[in-house]
Amino acid sequence: MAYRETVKVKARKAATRNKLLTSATELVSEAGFRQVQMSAVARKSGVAVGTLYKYFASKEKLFTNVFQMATEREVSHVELALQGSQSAPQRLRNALQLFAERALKNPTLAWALIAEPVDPEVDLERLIYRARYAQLFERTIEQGITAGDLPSQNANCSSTALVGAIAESLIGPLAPKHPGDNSLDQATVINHILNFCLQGLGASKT
Amino acid sequence: MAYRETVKVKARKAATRNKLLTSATELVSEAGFRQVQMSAVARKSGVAVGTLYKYFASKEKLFTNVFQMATEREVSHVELALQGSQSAPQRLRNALQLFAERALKNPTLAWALIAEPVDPEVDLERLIYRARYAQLFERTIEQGITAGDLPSQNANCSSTALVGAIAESLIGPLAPKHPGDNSLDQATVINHILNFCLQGLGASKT
DNA sequence: CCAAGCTGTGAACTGTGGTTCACTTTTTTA
DNA sequence: TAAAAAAGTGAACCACAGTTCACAGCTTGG
Repeated sequence: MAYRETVKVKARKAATRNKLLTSATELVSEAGFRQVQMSAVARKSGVAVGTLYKYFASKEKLFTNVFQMATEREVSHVELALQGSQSAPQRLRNALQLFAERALKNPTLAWALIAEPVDPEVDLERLIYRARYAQLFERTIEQGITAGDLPSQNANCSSTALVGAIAESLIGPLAPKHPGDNSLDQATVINHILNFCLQGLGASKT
Repeated sequence: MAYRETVKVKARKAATRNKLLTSATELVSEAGFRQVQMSAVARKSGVAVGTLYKYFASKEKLFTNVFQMATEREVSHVELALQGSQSAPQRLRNALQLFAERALKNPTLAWALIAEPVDPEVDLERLIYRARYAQLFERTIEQGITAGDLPSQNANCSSTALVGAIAESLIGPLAPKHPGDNSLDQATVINHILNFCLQGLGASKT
């Protein structure tokens, strides 16, 4: 026996792996999954292409990981915003606002996570991601119904519609592409969308 | 002078061109723009690839035309539904219902037109398509405001949110992929979405 | 029927970008 | 320090799909 992975090497490998994931995420944030080449990820990370393939067996595998990481961050933020002691409609408003603000701060990433078409393996991750969002909103809507703050409704349908309305408004083709494109500022647009969504749920004015 | 295009040839060429567009549209309806190969379009139309290129200079040009055709059909249907003597909210409900039903009848095409990422040239067409939809809904919303059937609001934001809520619910990743997937039937889902949208606009129950 | 000029053909070409692999360098242990 | 084994390298490979082009087959007007 002449070689066995040592702690130092293990740490370095973990750092490299991390660097690769970070670089990839940054590139995705700039241009979306489709535009990012394996060679670019390697270059940006300061390693050779072959090395990248020592860490991730394929582009799909790499991007599945990127997707999971980015997803985890977004969902946990929203999850946090949905907790608290306020009324369900108020918490929903907070969470949706956070969702919207984060999407606007990083529109390409938001688009990549929500709407960009990706390979089947990555797409499976998206389904999980969506389902988690839907569940979070759904549960809160149901709490609102139970508390009498929202009228009875199919919470699943409603939560999907919520996400759709926001996503389309913020990152769809009609969304202002560059700040200043549109005469309305971001805060106003977000506010309008939130009103639409809350009213759509049947919440009385908050 | 020994050759000049005659009426008969002109008609045949028009028929071929039409066949190519129809085949392409059918293929797009099955799998979306990205999956469709030029060779498949040619094969389905019963001509050689070279012939296809005599009619359309590039894939982008062909698909721009396909997009325009499909688009035209959809928009004109919605436009029709928005006309009439009923109240604005009622007309919106009719139009949105039509939109939803058509999307469900041909979900892949709907996805291709609304959400699938395409080449820049085709994407420009989508922007035009979106703008037309937005304008149609917008105008009706404004009529509703004027008539006092809808509260004052930014009609542009609202119309975008409308389309987003419906699109997401019907063709997004969380939408029931295959009939029977979900416990709710189509009509129920559509009805729920429409209620959400109309309420979102602030319409009193119709 | 013939020449001119068009339309139709599909095998071959090409650019792109993911993936591989023979090789070099580094790390570890005896 | 040497052998063993892993990590790192990047030029070459390959598959795929859009595009081209030299040629065959029709149409037309004389």
